[in-house]
Amino acid sequence: MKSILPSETRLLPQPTLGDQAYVRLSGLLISGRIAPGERLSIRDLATTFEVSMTPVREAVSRLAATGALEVTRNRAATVPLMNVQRFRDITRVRIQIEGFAAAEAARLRDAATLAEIEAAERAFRKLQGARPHEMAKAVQLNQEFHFAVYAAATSPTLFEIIRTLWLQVGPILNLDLRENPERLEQGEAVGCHQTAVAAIKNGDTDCAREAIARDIASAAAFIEGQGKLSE
Amino acid sequence: MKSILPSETRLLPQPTLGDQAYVRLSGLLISGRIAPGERLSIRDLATTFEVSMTPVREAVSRLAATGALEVTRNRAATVPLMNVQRFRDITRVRIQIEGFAAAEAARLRDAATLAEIEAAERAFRKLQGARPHEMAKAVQLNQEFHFAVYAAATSPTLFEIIRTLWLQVGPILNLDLRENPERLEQGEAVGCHQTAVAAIKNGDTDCAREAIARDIASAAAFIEGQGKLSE
DNA sequence: TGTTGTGATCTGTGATCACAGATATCTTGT
DNA sequence: ACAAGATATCTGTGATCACAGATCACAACA
Repeated sequence: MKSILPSETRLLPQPTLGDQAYVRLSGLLISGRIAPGERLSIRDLATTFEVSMTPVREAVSRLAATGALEVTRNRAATVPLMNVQRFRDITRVRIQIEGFAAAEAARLRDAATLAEIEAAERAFRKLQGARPHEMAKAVQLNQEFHFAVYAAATSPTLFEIIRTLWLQVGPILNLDLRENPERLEQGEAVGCHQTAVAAIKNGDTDCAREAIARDIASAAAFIEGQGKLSE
Repeated sequence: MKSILPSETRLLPQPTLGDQAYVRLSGLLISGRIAPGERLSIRDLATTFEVSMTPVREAVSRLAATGALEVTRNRAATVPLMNVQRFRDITRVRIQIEGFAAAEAARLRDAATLAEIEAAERAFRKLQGARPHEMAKAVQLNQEFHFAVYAAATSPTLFEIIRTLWLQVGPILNLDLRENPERLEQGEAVGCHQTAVAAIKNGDTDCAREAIARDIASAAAFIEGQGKLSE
């Protein structure tokens, strides 16, 4: 299982409180536990995390630097609202970049990473038709499959860029997916994943890119159809 | 002229001291004024910028979050050393992403942005064969040309990703370019730029992508040839 | 009833202090 | 002369405080 957290937080012997706050906040964001538009008070987070404001401030500023949070002119940090325009922009870039990562994964794959990808795919497929209360698990497994593929591209730079993108769309993607478990039952995601795995195994770069692109595009289309985006 | 600074710093009525410190530090990094491996003391920067440690800490943590700085285990922040492996990784990703941005610029161009791009190209071309002491200006104009193109892709997401990449590769690129003004005289960069401008004007997406990719690749090859990368 | 003004409260920002660990410098031993 | 240990200095980290601006709640007026 691949973690989507930055390598530094994994490697540091003693993660600072700032790192820990960053990890916890990232988790809340990427799993859609904090809704877009919601205001986060540094003081409240500090009391929740049982640390002082300082580490939380560092975590917030790091997340704001990558666009995962927004600091309004002089009032609390907020989870950025996702309007249709911004959502389409990010989706367009995601298709290009994550598609490239999938193609690189197909080009550079080896036995070990391929095994990890296949395991992640199987785990996700098992949850097809899952009960609503298992959606959180499905969200996590979907994420793990995607990042297993992206890790196979063996490019720290690319991986970090994709992680940043997911941090931005996570709130929308997962919030909506949890409220609409029926999308998973249609098997669109599972089908794309299986196609991608086969393509990576065969070293078919174009097919791998297409499969991931279709997965992203169909999920995005579903989200847009829900009409929950602002403006 | 397009600024490569994040939009928030431009829009904020009263940029905070943290923002100002971020801008100043970014400038030092992207212009190659701070050499890779160099250690930055938060306290020293604070006295230099005539502020307290707090805003500098925020700036450093923001830059560290995007990989432009590195925080060692428990000692001063450093400009990340650029070894060959990392340099090639970033270059591979840059060719893909900045190439895509150039293609999008060719697809979506309009009269106003095209005029900006052409102006930036002319300004850079004028400095061909510049004297060594003008290299700083050449570095800046090259940067402005590239970001004029990337701005024409009209994708804030893409623009921010590219800005982050430049922040990482800037120290090496510009440090080396300033010490080797002869590369500019060969006209490789100018040629690529002119090809790119023509392609964008004609709406030839593939040609625009190729031109930018060649520009990046040839500059990277030159840097690697200098043998100044670590390890 | 609707609007406006005014004070209370909450916000992020920035400065300062205490602290522990790493590093550098000097001293002491052989 | 050189290595080893002790001390002094410098480092980032985190907590706390002061402050100004934004927001909210409520009351007074129209």
